[in-house]
Amino acid sequence: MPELPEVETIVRELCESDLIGKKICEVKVFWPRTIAIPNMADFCSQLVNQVIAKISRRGKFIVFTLSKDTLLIHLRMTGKLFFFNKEKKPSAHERLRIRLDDDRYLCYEDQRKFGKWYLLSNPETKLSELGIEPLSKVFTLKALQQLIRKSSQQIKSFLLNQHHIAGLGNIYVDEALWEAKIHPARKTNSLSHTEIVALHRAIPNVLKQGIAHMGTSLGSKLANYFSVSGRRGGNQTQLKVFRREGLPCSRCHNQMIKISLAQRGTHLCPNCQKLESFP
DNA sequence: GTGCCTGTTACCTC
DNA sequence: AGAGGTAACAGGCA
Repeated sequence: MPELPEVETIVRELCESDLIGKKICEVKVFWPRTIAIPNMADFCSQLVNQVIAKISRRGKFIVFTLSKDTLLIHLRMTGKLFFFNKEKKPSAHERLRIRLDDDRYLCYEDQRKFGKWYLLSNPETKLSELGIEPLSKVFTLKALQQLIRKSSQQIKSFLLNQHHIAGLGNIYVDEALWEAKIHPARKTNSLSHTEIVALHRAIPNVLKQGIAHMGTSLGSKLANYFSVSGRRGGNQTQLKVFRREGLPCSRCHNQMIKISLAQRGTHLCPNCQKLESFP
């Protein structure tokens, strides 16, 4: 669920939440497997008394730089962070809770329990696995060309792989490929220069649009994305292809379709996105 | 109730 | 190397 634009929105809200300089007083874990590293007891004892110095994002990770260690949070499908001011019973899906020295609670809910928290003395042990930040200046055309040249995967699988580019998920990959007019099953090594140029533009475009609309919230159910403040994103109304099968393509008016690729629902316009290379 | 679907990732086998 | 399957999970939906 949360891809780069959603995580970025969450991080921005956390940054506006007056957390810098606040101390962690208490940690309660309701679902121990939320903690990836280290074990639960060490995680709790090491976290207590650390002060929040900085909050940032790398790929889909939320990065809390603390006085001693770094806390990484990956929300996977259904992880959510929010605050409340009074101690209360944990909700059905609350997995973890942190009490701060201003008596606020930072709570973590995760319906499907896939999210993971890491407390690391050196965050690079985890973050170095990630590929290029697609919104940073190192995401150059040349960098993308080099990555693509090294691979012969289907472009959709390639883009979903966080080791190449960090932060894209199913929604924004489908959107970027639609914008670049590339069929998701195309092999990376078959892409023309023109197509790589188009993709290099499309990726930041769809991500920036997602951030501008504060993320994509599909449906209204529990599992859907909302930010720290409980606000839903607005990007779902801007999507051009994701979950729009059967609807006319906004570019060519042909009917868009949904196929299965890399075990993921994959949406495309069969007229704009052909399997043959575009010169 | 049954079976299939879902926005992520890691790991396995072929 | 890379495609495909499965698993971790819970709930929505037909």
